[in-house]
Amino acid sequence: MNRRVRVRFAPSPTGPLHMGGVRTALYNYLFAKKHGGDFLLRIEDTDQTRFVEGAENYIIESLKWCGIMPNEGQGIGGDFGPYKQSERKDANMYTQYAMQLVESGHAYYAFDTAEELEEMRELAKKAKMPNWQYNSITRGSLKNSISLSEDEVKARLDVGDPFTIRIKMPRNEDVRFHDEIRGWVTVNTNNLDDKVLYKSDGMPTYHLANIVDDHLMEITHVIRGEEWLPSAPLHVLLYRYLGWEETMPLFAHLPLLLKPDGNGKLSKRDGDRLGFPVFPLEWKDPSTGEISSGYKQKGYFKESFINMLAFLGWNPGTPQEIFSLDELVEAFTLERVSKSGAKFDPDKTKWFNQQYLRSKSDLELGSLLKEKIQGDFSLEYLAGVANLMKERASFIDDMLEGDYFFGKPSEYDKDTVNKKWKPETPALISELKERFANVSEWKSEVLESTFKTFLEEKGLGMGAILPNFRLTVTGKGMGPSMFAIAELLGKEETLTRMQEGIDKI
RNA sequence: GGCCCGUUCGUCUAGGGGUUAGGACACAUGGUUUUCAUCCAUGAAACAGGGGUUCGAUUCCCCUACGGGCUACCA
Repeated sequence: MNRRVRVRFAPSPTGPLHMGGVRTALYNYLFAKKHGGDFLLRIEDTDQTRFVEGAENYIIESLKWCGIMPNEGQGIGGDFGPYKQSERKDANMYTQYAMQLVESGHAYYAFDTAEELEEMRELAKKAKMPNWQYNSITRGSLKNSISLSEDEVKARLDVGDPFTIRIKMPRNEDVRFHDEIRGWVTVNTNNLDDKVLYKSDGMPTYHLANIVDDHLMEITHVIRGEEWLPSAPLHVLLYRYLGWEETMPLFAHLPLLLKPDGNGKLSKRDGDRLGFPVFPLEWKDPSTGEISSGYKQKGYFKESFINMLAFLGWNPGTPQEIFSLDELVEAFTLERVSKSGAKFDPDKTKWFNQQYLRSKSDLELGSLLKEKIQGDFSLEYLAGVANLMKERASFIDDMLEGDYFFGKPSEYDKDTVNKKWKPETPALISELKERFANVSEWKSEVLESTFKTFLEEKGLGMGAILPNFRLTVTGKGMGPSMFAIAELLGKEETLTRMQEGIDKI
């Protein structure tokens, strides 16, 4: 009974991986690592009509970027393959179980076409019965191996009539199972319908494939989104009918990720509308060419993305909020996952990024900066820029606000010019420039004391001249310490800019 | 409509039969700063409603409301 923990992330390749999906993968990863188990990736592509080119690769690349790669599965390998359901179907891994269910009387052949059923639903709806289901009440009047004679069923099968296999849902039976997050959940089978297990195209549906695969892959815990909660009783029944109840995995249904404003599931639309990514990586839709932004490309660190995601629906119960992946592994438990949906908060996400940015060394930030700019600057210099800019940045790009570190100002901030640049200013800046020219050691502290002495002699306040000094050197009305900027820029560059400022403003 | 799940500051959440209901983000105010940012301090801000049970309920139970999910030969 002490089985090795094995969990899986089982997305279907119908498009880019949504951040909600990443969180599901993350919780699976954390749980597996915490218990020294396996985390596998299985691709659920039983719906061939929804296949999207590149989606599978996108999923793998996303998990890779996040640093939560499975240790087994599609694109990785392992002893339980194949890890893609279409390939498992080709390897004939599902049919026998569908047959087993038919033979044991827990499933049956159904010959009704999708169109016929659609019509049936339409009719029912018009008759004010919006809840038409293929179930114990209706199955008797439909075309299936329960209502039809044995001979007719055989004849239909012999001539190759298309058919599906449906579960024969029992009447009035309570199905009870324990959810690791929600506790006991009970559903009466009268509310469940005869779900299709095997489609007429020869593919199993999710419901069958999922159970067969989880069983064969020796999955111990199914950690998935809340949207699966209603079909969990069906899955429990399937385990029972297949004779696998002994090793049935434990279930944990995660709360949904909700949109920041209003209600409902977080969707791609919300990201577009409110200006934040919903996907880990940028995605280009192969059919429309439309590009959706990704956290990576938007300048988020994977650490902050993961940290933020971990806290949407889980918390450690301590005041600590900044967690490395390893710390998350250590702290994570399903018991501390909350039951209710979590609204995504773009502001908090930004805050997380700021925290991580500030925790990085100047050198590291400098090299990240190097990728963003043109021109040949030494790493040391860029580290210096980072040192001055990091306090005011949430993203690497924010540090580019200090464009004056990479070239002379091309224009001078109009508001500051209007407010601070007085007729007597050029003369004062000129004088200040002379003082600076005579400074023995070009250091921030020396420049500052030189500056203050100058002010005292002139009987001026900081506000009268410092903003103008900043203006000439950076072209801006605000920024980090001017003396530190001047030190980094160097004596010659600073003095040149002061003169140019006097000439141009 | 039916079924299932949920509901603590605007948001993420802690807590739990007796608490000044705690923290974080965001917000506001003050301090530091030439400025902006940072930082520090302070503030405003919540137990959906109604019934029980109880000496006492935000906490336990029931109902209602609200929200969400599911209700396909999609996952």
